[in-house]
Amino acid sequence: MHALPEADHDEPESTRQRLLREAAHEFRRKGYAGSTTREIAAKLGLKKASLYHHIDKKEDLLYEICLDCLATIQREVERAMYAAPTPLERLHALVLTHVQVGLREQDGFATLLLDIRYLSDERRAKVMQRHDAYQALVRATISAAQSAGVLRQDIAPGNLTLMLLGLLNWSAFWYQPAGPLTPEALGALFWQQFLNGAVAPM
Amino acid sequence: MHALPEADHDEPESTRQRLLREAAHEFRRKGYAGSTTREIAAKLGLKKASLYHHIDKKEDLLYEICLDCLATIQREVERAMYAAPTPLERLHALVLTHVQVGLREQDGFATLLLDIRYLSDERRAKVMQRHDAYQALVRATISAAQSAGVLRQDIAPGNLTLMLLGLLNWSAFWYQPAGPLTPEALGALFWQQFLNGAVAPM
DNA sequence: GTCTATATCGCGATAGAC
DNA sequence: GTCTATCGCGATATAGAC
Repeated sequence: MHALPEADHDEPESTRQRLLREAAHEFRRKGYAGSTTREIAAKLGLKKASLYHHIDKKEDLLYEICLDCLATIQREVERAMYAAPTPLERLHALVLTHVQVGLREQDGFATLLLDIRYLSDERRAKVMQRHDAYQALVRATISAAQSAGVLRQDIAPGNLTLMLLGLLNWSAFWYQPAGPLTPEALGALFWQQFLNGAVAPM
Repeated sequence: MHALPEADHDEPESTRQRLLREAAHEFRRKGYAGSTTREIAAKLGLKKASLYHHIDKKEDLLYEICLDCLATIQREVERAMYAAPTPLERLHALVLTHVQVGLREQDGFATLLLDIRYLSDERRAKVMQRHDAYQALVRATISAAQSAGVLRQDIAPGNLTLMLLGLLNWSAFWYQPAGPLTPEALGALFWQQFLNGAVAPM
């Protein structure tokens, strides 16, 4: 289906990787259904027919973008959490890494969030399954922090999860790399807001 | 362009209103570009050609859904805020009303957030202008609460605005009316979280 | 691995009767 | 205000040479 990424040597990017990258860029700007294989091919300096040497169908691009993006976030978040010793620090690592990866892969991430509805039923279910698995990780991390007594327990962990993901994911829609905020600064802001809220300290 | 809504007598819904309602429903599920005039017409018990008695182009549907939705939210939020005497209560009214209207008009609201990119440049600019005007209202309300000393002042009002809107708007994507949470309960949850955060009380 | 040329199809939109 | 019939276009995808 899609090969494991080769170890990151400094090999030149494969045509397939460039294809996925340009497609994600195009999808975020114009939407999956509003993007044409012509334009994507043109971005690579190819004619549209040449794409079909690398993929079977246009939908393959969307499917692999979604799966790749989820896999990358999950992998990097898990790795960051692994190094954190306490439940609160694990959640902190999750928040910072989620924002950092989500904005580094902003095209793919926004495409995942916006265009999942254009996948076939079968593929959409597959992507949702991975998404739910990741969301379960977030929820378990929040739940552990509640059990440790560092997060309030009067809000169900599932609800805290949805609110946290809203806070974090929304940035994929409006964030502009040229703006004043780095992903790191934004992650710090989200963490501050999620934990302590907006009320004035007394 | 689009007539003012007639006063809400108990008149039967006009074909035009049904059309906008069904179109928004279809757009949320399948996306604007993934929805066909055929299917929308079929939902109304019409043939596709009959739609063109009510609109000029398919895009008109998207445009009016977006404008209607923004106008409704702005109108209802302003009305709710008008009755609130303090800056904090004004922000509270904004949050509760935004959530309530956003979920009552969930199809249109999700369409606005997801499918604005499919509008022509000119119309997208018009919708963005109205969106920015509403966002300015949110920001001014937050800023006033900061000046009154009830919200923390170490986070710029623009950043608090983006975080609040992420928290609120995300619900348009996952909220299910059949679920356990009413819009009112969800609004209360968001308010609690936005103000006080998730940290355990000491 | 990329090209030219083409097949095929479904879409939005129109014409004109009723 | 809705219908039947049809147009015309641009999209994905394929065939086969290079």
